[in-house]
Amino acid sequence: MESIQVSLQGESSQALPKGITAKAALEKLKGAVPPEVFAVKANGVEIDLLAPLEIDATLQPLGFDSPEGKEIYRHSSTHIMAQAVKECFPSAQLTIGPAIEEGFFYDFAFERPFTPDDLEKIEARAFEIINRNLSVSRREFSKAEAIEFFKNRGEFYKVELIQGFPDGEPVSAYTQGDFVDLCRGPHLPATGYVKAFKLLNSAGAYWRGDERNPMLQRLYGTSFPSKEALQAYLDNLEEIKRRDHRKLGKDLDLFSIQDETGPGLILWHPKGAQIRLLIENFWREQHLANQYELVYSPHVARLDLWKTSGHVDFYKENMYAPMPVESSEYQLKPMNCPFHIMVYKSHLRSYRDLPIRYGELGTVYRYERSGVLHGLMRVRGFTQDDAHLFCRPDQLGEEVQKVLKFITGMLGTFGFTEFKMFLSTRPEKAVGTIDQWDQATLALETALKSGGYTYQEDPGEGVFYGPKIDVKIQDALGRSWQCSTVQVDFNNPERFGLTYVGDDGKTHQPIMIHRALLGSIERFFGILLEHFGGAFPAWLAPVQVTILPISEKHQGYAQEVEKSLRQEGCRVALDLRNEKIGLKIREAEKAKIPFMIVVGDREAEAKMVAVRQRNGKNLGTMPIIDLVTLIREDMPEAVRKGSLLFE
RNA sequence: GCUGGCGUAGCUCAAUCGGUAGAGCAGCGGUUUUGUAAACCGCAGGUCGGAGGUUCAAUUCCUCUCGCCAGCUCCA
Repeated sequence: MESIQVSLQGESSQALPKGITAKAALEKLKGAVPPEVFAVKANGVEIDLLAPLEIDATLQPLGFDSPEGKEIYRHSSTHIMAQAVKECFPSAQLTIGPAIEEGFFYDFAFERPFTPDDLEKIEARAFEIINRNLSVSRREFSKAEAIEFFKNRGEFYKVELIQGFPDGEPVSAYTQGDFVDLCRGPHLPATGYVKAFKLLNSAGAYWRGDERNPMLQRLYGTSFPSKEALQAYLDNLEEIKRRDHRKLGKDLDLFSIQDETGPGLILWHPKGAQIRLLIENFWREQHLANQYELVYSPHVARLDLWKTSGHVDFYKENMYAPMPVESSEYQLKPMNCPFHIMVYKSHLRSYRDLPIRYGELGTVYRYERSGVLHGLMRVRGFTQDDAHLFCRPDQLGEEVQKVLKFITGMLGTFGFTEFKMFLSTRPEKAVGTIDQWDQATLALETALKSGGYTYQEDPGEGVFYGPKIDVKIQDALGRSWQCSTVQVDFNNPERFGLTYVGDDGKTHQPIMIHRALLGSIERFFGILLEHFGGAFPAWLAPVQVTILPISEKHQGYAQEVEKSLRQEGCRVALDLRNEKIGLKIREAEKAKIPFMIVVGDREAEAKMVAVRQRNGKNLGTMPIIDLVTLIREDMPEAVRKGSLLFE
C-alpha cells in the first residue's frame, strides 16, 4: 500500500497509509482524540476530522480555543439552526449562514417574519437535532450536478449562489440527517459536539446586503462548548446593556436627545458638559504643547467652497441642503478641512514654514439616514477633534509618526492601552497618480514599522484622496472602537492650488494630512461612558466630592469644608437636604461620585473629614488636604502637568 | 431609507378584550435631627407621541405622521 508522511506540528513524521482519515492519523501519532478536538489543519488548510489524507501532511488539531476552530464550531451550529428551521417551516428557503465574531446567523427566505413563538419552536428543535447526534458528512459535486441537486430540493437561492461559482471547480455540500447544505466546510463530525446553543434574535436583512433585493429573515444565535461559557457570554450581554451610554446618560443626567430639538442632535446637560469641557481643555493643552496651532472656523460657508473641495460631488448624500443667502447659496459644514486650507492659503508659504499644523474642535453637521442614528455614537451634529497638517513630501513620514505617538499618548491618558492599527490602501475609485499613492502608502507603512506597531492591511479601503491609518481601541468589555484616523491627502492641495516656495525658489505642492485622535467628541464621550460604566475617574468626574452632613447642626462645618475644597480646585457638591445619611450615601453612590465626605460632631470638632469611596471603601478620617492630594494623585501625568510631549 | 417591534406622569413600569387611567421613585408641604446604600405622613402631577377616521363613546380599532429600539446598509 502507498504511504504518506504525516506529523504533528514540530514533531517527527510517521509513515501512514495513504487515504487514512485525519482522525485515524492523529490517533496513530498521539493516541485517542479527545472530544475537544473536532477538526484539523493539514498543511495550513482546515479540513474535517474524517477527511482522508492523500499527501504528506503536517497536522494541527483544532478546537474551540483557536479562532479557526471557533468558526467551524459556530458554522456547524448555524447548520443545526437551519435544519431546525427547515424541519419546523419546510417552505423556508436557505440562503447563507456564516459564523460571526460572537456566534452565527442564517438568512432564510420566508413568507413572514419569525415570531418569538417561532424562535422557541426552532430552538427546541435545534436541541433535539443536537441530541440526535447526527453525523455530518461531506460530498462533492460538479457545478452542474450541484445546481441540479439544489434545484430539485427547491433551494433557489443556493442555485443562484452556485451559478456564481467559478466553472470547473468541485462544489461541496454537507449532510446531517435529511438536511443538506451547500458549504465549503469543514464541520464538526456530528451535531452532538455542540454543547450549549442559544437563539438570540431575529431581524430583517437584504439578500446579498442590497436594499433593492428581497428582505430575508435573519436569525442570530450563538453556541459554546459548555453551558458555563454560554452563561458567561449572556452575562456579558447583560453587562453591556447595563453600561449602555444612552441609559447611563439619562441616569447620570449627562445629556439628552429630544424629539422637539430633533434626532441626532445632542443637548449637553451641565454634568456632561463639565466632562466634555475637561476633555476639550486637556485636548487643547496637549495640542499647543505638541506644536499645533489652534484655529476656529464658521459653521456655514459659500456652496462654492464645497464645490472646490469636491464635497458637492463626492459627499452630497451626507450634506444638508444648501440655504439661499442674498444672491448666493451657503452650506452647513460637513467637514472642517476647507476652512483650514483657506487659512493656509491666506499667505504665501515657504518650505521653512512647514510643517504647519492647524487643529480645531470643529463641529460639523452630516445628514444621516434616520435608521442609523444611535445615541452619541452616530449623530447628525458632532464635533471632530480635527487637525490638518501641511508638509513637504520629505516630512510626511515623520509627521505621521508623530501623529501615531500623539494618538497612543492621548488615548492612553484616558485609559485605553490596547490598540489595533489598520493600513488602508488605494481603492478602485481614486484620485492622484499611482506614484503618489505608492509614496504615501510607503510613508504610512514606514511610520507604522518604525514605531514598532503591529498592523493589519485593509486593501482598497483607503479614502479616494489618499491612503490612511485607522486606530481601534479596546474598552473594558473587550469591544473595539475606531476613534483615530490619519489620512494622507494629495487631492485637496491640488484642488485648492496650495503651494509653498521651496529652497529652489520654485513653487511646490504640499501634502496634507487629515487626522483625528478621538474621532468625534460625542462618540468618544459615549465610548468613555460605557468603558467606565459611568464611574469616571476623579479627574473626569463632574463632581469629585460630595459633602454629606449628618444633621442640620453640621451644615456650618460642611460649608467650611466645601469652601476649602473649592479653593483647592476640587469640584464639590454639598448635600444640605434634611435626609438621613444612609439616603445621601445611596444617592451619591448612584450618581457615581468618586469621594463622599461624611461630617458630624466628631469631624467638626477635629476639623477633619471622614472619607468614603464610591466602591464602598471607607478611607477613615483625614485632614482635608489629604483628600485633595488623593484627588490630585488620581490624575494621569499628562493632565497633572498640563502638557506632555508625545514625541 | 428598508424590515420587525414599541411610544401611558420628570423616571421605571401597570391597567382598560371601546365606557377619558394607577403604583414606586423624583417633586412640593409637614413631622423627624438623623453616623456610611431607601425615616414617616400628606399633596400635587397625565388632552395615554401627534393628526385624521370609524363609533353614542377611542388611550384601546383603522389610516397617516413623528420619534425610539433591534437588524440591514453606511460611518466619526
